[in-house]
This record gives sequence, structure tokens and C-alpha cells, in this order.
Amino acid sequence: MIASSPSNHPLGDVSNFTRTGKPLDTACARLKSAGLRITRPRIAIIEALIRRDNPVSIEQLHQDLADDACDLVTIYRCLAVFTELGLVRRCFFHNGTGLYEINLNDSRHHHIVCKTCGKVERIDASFTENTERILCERGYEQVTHLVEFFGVCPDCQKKASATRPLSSLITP
Amino acid sequence: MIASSPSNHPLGDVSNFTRTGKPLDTACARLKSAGLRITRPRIAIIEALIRRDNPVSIEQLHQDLADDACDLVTIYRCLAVFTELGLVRRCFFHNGTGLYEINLNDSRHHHIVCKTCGKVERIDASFTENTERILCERGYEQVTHLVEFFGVCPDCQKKASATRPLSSLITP
DNA sequence: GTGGATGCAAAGAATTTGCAACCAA
DNA sequence: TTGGTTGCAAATTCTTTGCATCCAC
Repeated sequence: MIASSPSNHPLGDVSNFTRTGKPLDTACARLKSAGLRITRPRIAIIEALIRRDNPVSIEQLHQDLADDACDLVTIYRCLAVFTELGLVRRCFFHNGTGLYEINLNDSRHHHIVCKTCGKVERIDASFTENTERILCERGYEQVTHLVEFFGVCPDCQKKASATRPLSSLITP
Repeated sequence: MIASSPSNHPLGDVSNFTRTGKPLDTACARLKSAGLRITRPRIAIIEALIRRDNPVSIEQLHQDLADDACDLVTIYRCLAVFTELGLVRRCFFHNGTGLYEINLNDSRHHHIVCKTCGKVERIDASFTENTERILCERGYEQVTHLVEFFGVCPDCQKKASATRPLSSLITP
């Protein structure tokens, strides 16, 4: 969608930046429609997220990028913006440091994280008990899971605008 | 169980330290059977966790304790030990900072966190989709949830002792 | 041209480490 | 008595903020 006519876009044919041109275009369109600018660092970050297509740490992301592609601070800022936009989803299963995952089509999936090596795989089943069984069949051992819910409680709905939202609380 | 005869225990009747003597005894027994020492700071921390009976931040826990009860560093160290032991469970739904919850009887429950005020309530339903409906009936809005699974993957089982576990990965 | 975005440096917050003193067993 | 624990201070790591410069629109 974006840069359908390459010479029009200041960064040229955006699809050249990645082997998978389509997802990048989708991401750029989301940025554009939110009134955000499409910059070289942002493209680099989105590309890296698309290539991984799995939750990554900010540190890992920084290593993935070319040395001069983007400052670490910019990664922090962009991921904050992308998360706000819903273009990126933040994951919480790691040691408290954020892991970020590209989220182009709001696919509701879960993850299985190896307790030993930390490897992350995607799983699509939606019921937890059933999923644990499936995972055992797949050869995983010591399977546990984590479930948390988020919502706005009745009290806060009453107070509505009186209280300012907890900015520090990042939810799915 | 512990300190059934008060004068035997160096800290006296342990149940005096809290209004709910029983849970504290259980916790102390777990410490003892793991070969860990029952100290004044540890008792204070466990008491505070029991009083809360809900996930708390380290900062909050530090405020809950009497001024000279325990150093902040000691709280960090104790919670790490308690988590390792399974006496405490670490929660991840906050902004990346750890929240800790006492876990005396391995009760498998989930939480509902208010997106606005951060209030945490316990919920016992086990299936997620069903639970979202229940929460809506309870008056919550904008309900979402987070599910992650943990286990040891087949690869790691083969390598077994060859690889050392990811110490940074704290799982339920 | 203009305002949003970036890079650099520096501040701030969260967490860990080193080490001597302490105290539960 | 002895080794696990603690407190204090300082080091690290992680994340945010300020501000001048830059560049997408």
C-alpha cells in the first residue's frame, strides 16, 4: 500500500528493506494512518521484529540491527510508540525485562517458553488445560502456565476521568 | 509445628509475630526443611506477604515493614530465595517490575488487574474464555487476558545436564 | 518551513555484588 | 563455634529525560 510507486516515497521502495515486503507495508500503513512518520530507524526496527517473528528483548533487537541503524534509546522510544499503537505487543514471561513481538493481524496466540534454554514457540490452542496436554504430547516436560486478566474495574469506571490511568501498567 | 514449645525457638513463639500464626508456621517449616535459617527479617517479610495475601511489589513490601525490620537488599535476597523454594510466586503482569505473592498451598489461581488503578483481585475460574465472560458480568470492562506456558522442550531434555538452566527465567 | 523524531549525554530507577559484622543452629 | 544471613556502600543494569540537531511531510 505504502510506496506502491517507489519513487514517491522518500526512502524509496520500502519493500526493498526486507525479504517480506508485505508485512512491512502493513506496518507502515498503520504508522501512517496514526499520523506517525516513517523513518529509517523505525523501518529497521520493524524489519528486525518481522524477521524474528517471535518475542525479542530490546537488547537482542539492538544487536540485530546494523551498528549505525538506530540508537538504543530510539529503540526504547519506538517500541513504546508501537506498543501504544498496537503494532507491537509486549510479553511478560521473561525475567521482568520486556520482550516485544510484532503484531500485524492481532492474532491471539500464546507461547511456550523452554524453562532451560528460553526458546519461544508459538501455540494456537486457546484453552489452557487442553493445551498443557497437547504440549506434553509434543514432548515438553514440567509444563506450567501463567494466566492473568486485565480490565477496568467497576470502581474506576465510576471515578472515570477523576483518576488518571496507571501509565506504568502495560497490558495486552 | 515450628515453635510449638515457644521457649525452644531462638525467636520465641513465632506465632506472636502475626495475627495468623498458622500460615507463618507453615512457611517456617518450609524454610527449615530446606535447610534455611529462620531469621527476624525473613519472618517480617513472610508476615507482610501473608498480611497482603495478594501480589505486592518489593517497594510496597519495604514500606509495609517497620523501619528497622529489614534492609531493602535483604528483601531482594529473601524473595529470590523464597521464589526458588516455591514459598513465594513471582507475578509478571505489572510493568516489568516483579510482584510477589505468598504461595503456601500451591493454589492455582489467576488474577484480575484493573487497568486504571492497578488493583488486584483473585479469581478461581480456570478457563479463560469463560472467565472473561464472568468478569464482564462482575462489571469489568475492556477485559483482556494473558496466557503463557512454560516447560522443558524436548531438545533440552536430550542435552539434559549438558546445558545449565536459564537462571534468569523465573516461571510459575 | 515545521514539528515530530533522533542521537547523544546524563539522570534516574531497579537490581546486584562485595565484604565485614552478625547471629541462628 | 561456624557458616548462612544481613546491612551498608557501591557497582551494574535497565530505562527515561533533556536538549540540540535532523529530516519526513
